[in-house]
Amino acid sequence: MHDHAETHDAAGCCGGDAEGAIARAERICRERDLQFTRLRRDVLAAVAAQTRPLGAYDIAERLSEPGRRVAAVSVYRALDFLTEQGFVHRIASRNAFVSCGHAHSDGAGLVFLICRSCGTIDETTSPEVEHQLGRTLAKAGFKPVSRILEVEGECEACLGRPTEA
Amino acid sequence: MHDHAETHDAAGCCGGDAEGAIARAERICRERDLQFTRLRRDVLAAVAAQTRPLGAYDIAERLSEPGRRVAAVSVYRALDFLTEQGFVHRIASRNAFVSCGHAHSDGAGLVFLICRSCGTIDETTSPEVEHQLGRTLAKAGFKPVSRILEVEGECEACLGRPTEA
DNA sequence: GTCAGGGTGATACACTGTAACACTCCGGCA
DNA sequence: TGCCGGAGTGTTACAGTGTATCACCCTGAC
Repeated sequence: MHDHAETHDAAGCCGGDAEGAIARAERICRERDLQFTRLRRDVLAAVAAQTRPLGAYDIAERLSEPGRRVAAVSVYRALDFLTEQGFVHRIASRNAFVSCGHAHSDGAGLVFLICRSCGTIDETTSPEVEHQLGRTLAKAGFKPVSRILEVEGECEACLGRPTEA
Repeated sequence: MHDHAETHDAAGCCGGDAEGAIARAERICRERDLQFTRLRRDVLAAVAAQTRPLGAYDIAERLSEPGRRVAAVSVYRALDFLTEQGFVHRIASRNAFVSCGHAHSDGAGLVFLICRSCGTIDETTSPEVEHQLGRTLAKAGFKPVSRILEVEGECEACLGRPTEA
């Protein structure tokens, strides 16, 4: 769907490859001796099926069906777990979540690219940005623990076809 | 209160100098032929009196007094105006607002330093980070319109006195 | 005087997120 | 077998964040 390569590790990131993301999460949970329950799997699947971010209530609605009501609060708990493990990321500027296949140790160094035309969220990293940011923080005497870097604009695909919504 | 110089333009930024921030905003509004109404002034004053971010409902509460009830809706409208003009900034990770004395053209290039101990929000810029980020985005074929960069951690002052909350 | 536009007040509502408590399931242990 | 404790989930309630809508007021233009 959005294949400008080389900003990404490989396949399976940021939606579009739900199976891959789930398989990866399942494996990592086994390694870490954590429970990859049905709810957690379903929430991850819902998020991973999208390239645009989903709100918690969206997810709850998608998972609910006749005979199974999934409350938002349950979704939040699952999302807490999934973000802690690095399987999904929270987009602060949207109050929404996207999945991420390549589980970075701690979510450090990520840059989110949010297209305001198609809503797709892409994800990349930049050691150079990280390096300069580290220098800037050191100069300010600030010891970082976590950070968010979200850029809104036009993605490559949408720039190619200017008049499509 | 937090004076590690050189990350800032000068005085009057990020709270602590409400009068300066208000005077500056008033002047700029005159230049731009915009209305700097009482509500907008009061909202800016409330935000500028703090180094930690205020929520819209906090602000509404502070401005309300016997005989004058300020609704959150009104505060939001004032905040919209103030952020558009660059007098205050929204902290996405906190859903809250801080004031900024030096009105950058468009809020570009800012880095927010959020101390998780004392809650103070400091603000700096880094041309090097900006430059590297620009290169990263160009490589991804992404055309940026706006961005947020917020770092959470320990500020210099709190690092100096480790066991104070 | 009328009219239009910007700003504000007020009510209602949608969306986002958390607290608290009860229940189930499962593994360990006497 | 029965008990126990912890993790996960369901449920209700509620707090916090943000927007839609309409009415009203003021001001400046004609």
